[in-house]
Amino acid sequence: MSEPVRIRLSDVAAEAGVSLATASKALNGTGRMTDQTRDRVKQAADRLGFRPNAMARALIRQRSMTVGLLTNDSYGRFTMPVMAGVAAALVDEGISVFMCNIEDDAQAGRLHLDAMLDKQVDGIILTGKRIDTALPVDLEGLSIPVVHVFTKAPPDTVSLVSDDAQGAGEAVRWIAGLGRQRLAHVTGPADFASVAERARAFAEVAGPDAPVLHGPWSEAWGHEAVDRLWRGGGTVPDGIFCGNDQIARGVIDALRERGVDVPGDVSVVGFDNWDIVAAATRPPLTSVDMNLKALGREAGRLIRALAEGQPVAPGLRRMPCRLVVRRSCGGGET
Amino acid sequence: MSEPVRIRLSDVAAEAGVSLATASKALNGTGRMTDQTRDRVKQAADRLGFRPNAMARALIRQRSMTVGLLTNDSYGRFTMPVMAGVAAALVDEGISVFMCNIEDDAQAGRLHLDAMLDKQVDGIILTGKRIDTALPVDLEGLSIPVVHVFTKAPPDTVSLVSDDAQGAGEAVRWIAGLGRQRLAHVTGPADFASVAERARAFAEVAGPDAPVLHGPWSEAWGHEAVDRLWRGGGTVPDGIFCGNDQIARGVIDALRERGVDVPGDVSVVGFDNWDIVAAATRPPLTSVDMNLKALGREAGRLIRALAEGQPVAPGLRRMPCRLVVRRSCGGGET
DNA sequence: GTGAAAGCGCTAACAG
DNA sequence: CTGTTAGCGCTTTCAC
Repeated sequence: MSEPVRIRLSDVAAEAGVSLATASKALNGTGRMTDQTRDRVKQAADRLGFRPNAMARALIRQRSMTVGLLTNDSYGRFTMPVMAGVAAALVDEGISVFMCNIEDDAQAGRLHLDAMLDKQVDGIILTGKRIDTALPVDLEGLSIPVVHVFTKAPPDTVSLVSDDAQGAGEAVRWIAGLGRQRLAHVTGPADFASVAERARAFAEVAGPDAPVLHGPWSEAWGHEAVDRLWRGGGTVPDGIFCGNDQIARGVIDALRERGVDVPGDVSVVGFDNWDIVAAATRPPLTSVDMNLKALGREAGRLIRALAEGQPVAPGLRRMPCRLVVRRSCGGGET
Repeated sequence: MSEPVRIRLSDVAAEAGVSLATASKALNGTGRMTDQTRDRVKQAADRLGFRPNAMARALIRQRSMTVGLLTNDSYGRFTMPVMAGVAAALVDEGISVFMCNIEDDAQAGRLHLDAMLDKQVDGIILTGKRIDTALPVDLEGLSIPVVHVFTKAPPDTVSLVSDDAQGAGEAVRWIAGLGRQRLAHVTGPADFASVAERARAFAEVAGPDAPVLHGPWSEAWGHEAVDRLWRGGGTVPDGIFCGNDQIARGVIDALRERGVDVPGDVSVVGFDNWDIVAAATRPPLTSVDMNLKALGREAGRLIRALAEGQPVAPGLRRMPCRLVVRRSCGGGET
């Protein structure tokens, strides 16, 4: 119905009976003038429903109040929470985030990155799905700050990952604290950096002789690993720490099929706290949560600081994980 | 290393030995000039690595070449593919997409929407996770186009959903085509619009007396439904069409636990084709794919057409689903 | 064919 | 304390 006319600052100035410059200063809290004048302008702005044109402002300030988020995690398992955190950390400053999924396509990466750079983004956040491979984007000679989240980053760049070792440590100590003595670790492929980190933390608590089984990140592998562990017929584990929730689910299903009670006979803990999996296992899965949204918030904070020219120490930041206790390991609740 | 100086059009003009105006026209293919001049400018631009400042251009053209995507699907199950489609459809035009997840928080909605409007987005795409509830954002009096995807839309707006009836129909006809005679439908809560659509399509093929069981969207419900169907001891189904993949997984697990062979004794089909679930069921699940990326591409196409002032008929558009055949219903391959 | 000049909506000196 | 003026980087009439 209503004519969708965009109110300009000049309209506000006219309405308040002041000059453009005064109106600008009044609204931005800069300059000096009587409180009365300032209020009058503000009220005029409210009355008219004035919203400053961010584009024009950006042109002058040389800051667009936008950041770009590139990811190769087409699934969104990691990216959605991270980006929620980023957006939450930045919206209060009036910063919006461009997002796009470039899969692992270097050409798409170039294309989307260029589009964002043309839009004068104040910074770029790169998000991935594993910490030991990089996105196929060339950031050479970029004049804006970059923050890496959950992806491989060149040295001396600002980057953020979750603390695999700490998270794994908490999980394994929790199982051990339940009185479990014969621990095993069923995890993903050995060439994943996080797998190594988690395995190291496992060995530190469980001892160097505790079995560590590597395989794919799948439920099927969880099944097979249980078969292997139980096949020998010798001593079997009473606590299994899994490299991710899908493996954990496979492990739990396989144990149930063997008549082994979880958590009665064996405690099982997963990693990722992927609610869709963790809630569907029987019993519900105790798992390590990587606090991805917090990671995102921190990424947002950092990119803003960098964009504002504040000093930020380069290097890898490890953000703490937390254990979410459900019924699969006993001793817990929920 | 290299001074990160942004090349301006004036630099290009100087390099090519022409005026600002000519340089602009040369690069945009507008105006009239000798091909020689045009080439000279283009080469100068290339040489210098000129990238036009989208902000300045937008200020004049009154088009920012950006669109905003708001979602309440924090999980990203629907939104990630949709937004991949949107971005893919628009990147070639140099359009980037702002994205944010507002959960179901009206205040966050207002905040993020305002931030995007301030940035002069050329259009808004709203994405949800079910077609019968709306996002908590007020779009009254907006002067830019809006496209609704997978969410409830007011009448006479442009909106896009997947064709539940068609998808369900294909699935059920497929099962029937395999020779299955006693079909059952295990699905989600009756108050979901898509549940009703799918159930209607099911009844059309399977007959009005074929059982339809409603429950939560969970694996546990799939289990329970099988218990109910088999408890009577009378005639049991030989084909089960499930309302989503999680239910289907529960159904398949429950059948296996009862010693019922899938697909030997019973064919099972899911809905969503959520690869993470469909691939993990034993056997892998035949499921209806909603073509969400295509939905996103179409949304991108529509929002662009609208932004360019092209006529677009308002109303609901149903995009076709397709059946992805795996082993859970027999007769198929993979 | 090419260029000078006006201006998109706003901010920031600098005068008054 | 307030207003005039000069741009931000680009496009686009309109003269030459």
